[in-house]
Amino acid sequence: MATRTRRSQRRTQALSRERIVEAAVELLDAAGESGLTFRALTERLATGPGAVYWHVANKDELLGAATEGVVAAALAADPTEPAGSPQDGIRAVALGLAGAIEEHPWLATQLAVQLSRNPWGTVTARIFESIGRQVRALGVPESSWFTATSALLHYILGAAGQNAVNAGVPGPGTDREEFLGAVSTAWKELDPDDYPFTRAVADQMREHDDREQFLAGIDFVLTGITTLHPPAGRPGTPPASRETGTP
Amino acid sequence: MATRTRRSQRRTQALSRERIVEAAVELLDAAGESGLTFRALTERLATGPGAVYWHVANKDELLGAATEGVVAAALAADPTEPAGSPQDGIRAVALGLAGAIEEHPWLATQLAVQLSRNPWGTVTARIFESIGRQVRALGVPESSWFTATSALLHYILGAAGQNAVNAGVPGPGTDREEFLGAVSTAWKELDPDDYPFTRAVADQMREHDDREQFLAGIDFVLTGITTLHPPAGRPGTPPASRETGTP
DNA sequence: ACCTGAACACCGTTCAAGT
DNA sequence: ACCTGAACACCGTTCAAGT
Repeated sequence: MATRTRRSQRRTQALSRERIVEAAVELLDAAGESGLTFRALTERLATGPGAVYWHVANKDELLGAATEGVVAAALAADPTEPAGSPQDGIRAVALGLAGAIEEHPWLATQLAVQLSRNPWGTVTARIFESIGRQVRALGVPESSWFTATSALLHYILGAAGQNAVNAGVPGPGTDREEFLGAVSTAWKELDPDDYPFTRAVADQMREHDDREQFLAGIDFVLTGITTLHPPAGRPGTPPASRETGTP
Repeated sequence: MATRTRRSQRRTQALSRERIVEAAVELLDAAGESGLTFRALTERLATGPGAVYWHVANKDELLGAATEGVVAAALAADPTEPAGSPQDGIRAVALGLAGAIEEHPWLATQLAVQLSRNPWGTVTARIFESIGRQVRALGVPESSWFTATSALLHYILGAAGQNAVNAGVPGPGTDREEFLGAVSTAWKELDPDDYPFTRAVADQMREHDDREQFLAGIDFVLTGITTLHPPAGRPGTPPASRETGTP
């Protein structure tokens, strides 16, 4: 969509790093990871590869910039909700990321790649900061800030990464139900000796709701954090649970 | 290492899918993701691309098979420890995977890729089963098995994925300390308005121990699970915490 | 059934040359 | 300073031909 300057038409907008990254995101959204090539990119930008290389070091940097741009947009979103509990704040960050992955399915893989390649880069820092502020608001003692925030970060990224593809399907959920049904059936046909547990939860797997699962996991981590590292200032304060933290 | 049949020497071992996957793992270990090409693979196997394609559909399948093989080996390991608490069992599974990633750094990215591409494939099932058995042993009510196991799976994969690279460095830790020091310094130079929290934990980040962090996160999830879903059979049983679960 | 290896289409990247 | 575009080295994959 948007203003698409097709080939043969001379470029009207000056080339810039931002414009290049924007085009890269569009290509990724439209055709997935394999859709981003320098040939497709230069055609869309009506230029040559040398021009792109003037603004961007290589394809890895381009993918990193695309990832960071999309993550930054996802975390900067919704100034609608003013405050709410810290627990809700963390859920909002997590759901914001999950939403970004739903809009840009390539983000799941790319987030993982960026993370394992550059574990403490700018992408991580952005997410870390968003979660950390809520951890601080939670009253976690300062000495546990890094530990608690890291745990939340890891859970969110792990869960978001896996739930990406099933969420990517359109429609009201028919495709998704079919998919989960197929997996569930496959699980029931696993070797009873090797996979007794997986077979036993095949039905739960079919019926599960991604979003609910995602939030349940966050509640586990939050409960663990507030139980093992209760607020220091107010000694009598009980650990906050899902029930008390949600409106 | 191992028996390396170099080029010009005719193949002595018959070609098979297993032999191909084994060679792929060797190439990945030696030179990383970019080291696995069909040209390097066919040279090492003293054959042509057509022969490889007879046993394997394409490169994606080859990478998937390599990932699954390494994961299976990691989870099948150590029959030395007989039992221990379920908590220790989960820690063993998690540390086993972390160890595999340390031995095969490409596994971190590849695990994420496999997971986001094929969320409920055989690789996931293997890990899921290993964790799930411990969850069952934990006394979690059956209706919560899938939720609890998924949460652990996601945390472990997210954490293992990120900690891969720093763990990849050799030596007694000097390189690693230098790396963490550099990141810590970079964090302190972030914009005070945009990154107050990240700046505040820069020192904790420098001093943190990967393994300790990893286990602390598992304890959060375990505590959350046993708190929110206590064993059904024995109503009075208190939730197991790290202290009681570790010898 | 299993393997050979030349050939194909395509990719990321470079660089001398232009403005 | 910024852009052009031909050229290069390399990649995954195919397929007619062999055994």
